[in-house]
Amino acid sequence: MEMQKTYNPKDFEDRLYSEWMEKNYFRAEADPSKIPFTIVIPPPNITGQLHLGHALDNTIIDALIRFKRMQGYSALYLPGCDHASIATEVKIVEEMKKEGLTKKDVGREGFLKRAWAWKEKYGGRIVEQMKKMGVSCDWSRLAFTMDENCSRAVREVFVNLYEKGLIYRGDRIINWCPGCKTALSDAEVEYSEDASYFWHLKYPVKDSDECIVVATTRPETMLGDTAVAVNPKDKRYEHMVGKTLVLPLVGREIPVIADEYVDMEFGSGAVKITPAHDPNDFEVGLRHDLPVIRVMNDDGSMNENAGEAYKGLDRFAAREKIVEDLKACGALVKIEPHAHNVGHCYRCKSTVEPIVSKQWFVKMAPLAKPAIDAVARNKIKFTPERFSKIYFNWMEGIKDWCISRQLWWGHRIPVWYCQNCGEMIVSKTDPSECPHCGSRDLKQDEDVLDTWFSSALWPFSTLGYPEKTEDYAYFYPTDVLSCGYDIIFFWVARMIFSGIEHTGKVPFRDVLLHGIVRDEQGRKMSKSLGNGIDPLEVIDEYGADSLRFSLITGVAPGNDSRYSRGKVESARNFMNKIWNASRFVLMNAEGVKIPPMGDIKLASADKWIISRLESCIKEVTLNMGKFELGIAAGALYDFLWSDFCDWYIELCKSSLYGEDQAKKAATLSVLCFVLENALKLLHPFVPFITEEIYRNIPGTKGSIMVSDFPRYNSKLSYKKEAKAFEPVMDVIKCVRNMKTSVNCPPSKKVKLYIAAQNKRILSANSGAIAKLAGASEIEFIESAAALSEKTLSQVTETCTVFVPLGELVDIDKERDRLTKELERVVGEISRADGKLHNRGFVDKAPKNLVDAERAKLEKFIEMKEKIEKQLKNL
RNA sequence: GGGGACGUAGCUCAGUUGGUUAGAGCGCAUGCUUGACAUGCAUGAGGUCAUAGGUUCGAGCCCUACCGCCCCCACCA
Repeated sequence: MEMQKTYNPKDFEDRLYSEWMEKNYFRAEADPSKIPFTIVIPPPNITGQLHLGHALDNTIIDALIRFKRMQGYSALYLPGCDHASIATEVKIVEEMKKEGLTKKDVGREGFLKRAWAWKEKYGGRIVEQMKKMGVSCDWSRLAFTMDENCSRAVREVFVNLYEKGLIYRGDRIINWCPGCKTALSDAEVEYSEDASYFWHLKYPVKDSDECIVVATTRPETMLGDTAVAVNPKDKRYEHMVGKTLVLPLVGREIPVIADEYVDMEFGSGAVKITPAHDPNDFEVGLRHDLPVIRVMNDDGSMNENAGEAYKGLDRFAAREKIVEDLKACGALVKIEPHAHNVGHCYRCKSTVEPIVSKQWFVKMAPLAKPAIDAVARNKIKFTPERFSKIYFNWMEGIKDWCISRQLWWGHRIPVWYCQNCGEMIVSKTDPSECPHCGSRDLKQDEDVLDTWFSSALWPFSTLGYPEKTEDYAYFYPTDVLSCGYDIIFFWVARMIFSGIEHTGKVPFRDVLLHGIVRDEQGRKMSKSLGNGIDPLEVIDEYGADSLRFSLITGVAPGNDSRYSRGKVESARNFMNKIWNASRFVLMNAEGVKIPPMGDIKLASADKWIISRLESCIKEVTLNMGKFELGIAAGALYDFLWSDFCDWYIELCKSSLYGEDQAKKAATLSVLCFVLENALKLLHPFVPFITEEIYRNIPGTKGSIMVSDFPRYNSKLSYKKEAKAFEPVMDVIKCVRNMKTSVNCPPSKKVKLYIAAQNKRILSANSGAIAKLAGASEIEFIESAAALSEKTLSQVTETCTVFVPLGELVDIDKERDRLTKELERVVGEISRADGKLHNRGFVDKAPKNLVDAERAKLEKFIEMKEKIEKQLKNL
């Protein structure tokens, strides 16, 4: 094969992906002879296109899946999308607005038609993007939260929960988004501190000169006040309890009540109670049987209960007018600046209003308990572990989950109301008549379910639940759930309690959380900042492998990371390095009959690289198991670039360019062996380049995707041999160093004298040393005494290397260098000596460490003597 | 109010159960058209591991305190 001089991913990425698809490699079978390994995708919203967060999701998951697949598991990466009820609906409404249309104009049916068209368009686009990333999803199982299976699961679950009494309908205070005109769950509200005010209002006591001062951050809600509460222990207000106040502007008479909820220390110690518009007030209202007066419409405007003066005004306009009016009638005591946490809709950012409303809820306490236990008893493990604490924290304080949404796009609530007798029918299938009165006049609940209600079922609804399908039996429970830590509450926690409740099993054993991909300056990527990065553009410029590698290297689980072009470039450079190293091997291998590794006698350098390879295999495998993908990728980077390219390939050149054909063939055998294994280790991270090269390595068959992942082989670990080889590299480094220190160009050939205890390994590699160090000749001597000419010299752990001084050398410079080196060695000696004179260390530290320290000390003392001799010689 | 991180080279970050002389990438300096690669090669400079104590034979790592920065949750009207 003809390989291009530089790595060009466009030449092969798309081609290889199509081939993988054609050959059906992504397909996971329920094969009883294999062990299943399943990961379901965190389904991207169909609202738009993928961003770098999705790219990270996919890279991590695909790396795990490919790794397991190569290890022989039946590895299923189940892809799909989320209908994203509210988010998508917001988008479609925006889109319609451009055409001058509203939801009302097109009607429910027309709206849903648009929504499905949207899904086709954007869902399809997301699939294409994922393919560009190289992910090995089983596309035959592509799922969607609103497809038939998932919808059936939603109904099954809803009805089961309802029948168990875990779903109920009731009037409660919920978070209302006036922008989206729907209820939200607690999790869907984002709080941010806004500069606001405290308005202190004076409510007069009926038929008296007395009054009570209350403070509020939302003065417009005073129109719905139905009491003022004080603490029962509060002496200041003891006499007021039970009295009647006259609500300013409204004229309604409201009682003064006593309730523990009121904090005597805070403000005036008296609180206006608006049960319809505040969660705490609602509770107080229940305790005291207060009327609930809602003064706001669904769109945030004031309703008829607000009175003629304010009816129809937007809440913020009403606020201003009310403050004006209160001022005018003398009820406004003062205005105080106040930083206040205000809730905003996580989709449209409107200020959320707590409003009393009839909604559907999931009773959380009974579901939370087993979900907490599962993590506490290690049936589910969070990586990093610290997130389990966050999870506990949330689960333990959880409130009932408001699941109904006043939207059209989503799973319609499977509840029907008989228009004849008022019977409520909760059913898995559409009922045709009322079981109570037989009437056929049934009307389905208008609302849809929280989008997260269906995502919570994702690990099993996508596998066939509630049917007992083959897939469900084989692939469920899934193995790893990987996503960003930002959706622990929305998604992970809810999958856990749903899985346990509906399938009787935890939905996955491991939760692997990653951080947020930020921009170069560490800011979150967002539309408003315009700092988002389109993965496709990055892929277009650098290739999918470079993007994948850059996202995964140098990143620890759960930690945020920063995206930068520089990182992708450096990943791309690494790809280029792999490409060229492979090109080198393949070019040299051309036309050569390569013997199997078993048939050749390994040279010392060969054993060294094989040893390095084996420890790399060990490290990669171990770290993949611990989900430390960054460490695994880093180990591969070092192995390939430093060990393989910078050292081994360079060491090989003397035999590759030499006359000995058998030696050349043997070297190529090792080169191919190491390259092949390195590519396999890399494949989970960078699937395309590894596949493209793998096929051209002599002796390989088929696709790397379905090859066996390397296994650590202790017979090939060659620990001793690898250690024995190090002096060769030390000598080379020494000579290079000496040359640089005297500004001698590396290409200048010099004669070397080496005094070594064990010269066998060095002489066996003298060709390589000569080539890599730039030596013209190598002579072994007993000691410096044997030298008649003046030399430059450097001491390594095992030998001393001398280079004739010649006229190149700057003696002062050399003296400085030696003096510095001497200082360092003396420092080491005193450190080691101190350690060894420390009884505690000698007695308590492990023996091998103590011995190592002794050996080190000896070595340093020896080095010191040699350096001193050299200094004298100068 | 409660909880969780982070602070290591100029920048971005690794550092696995405490144990060789604390690492990498980028940047910087110097020198190299060394028959795979300038998307490269070689060599080097650069760190009181935020600060102060403590535990230990031994601390970047464990404990305490403190400073700085960030995030999450809750929310007192």
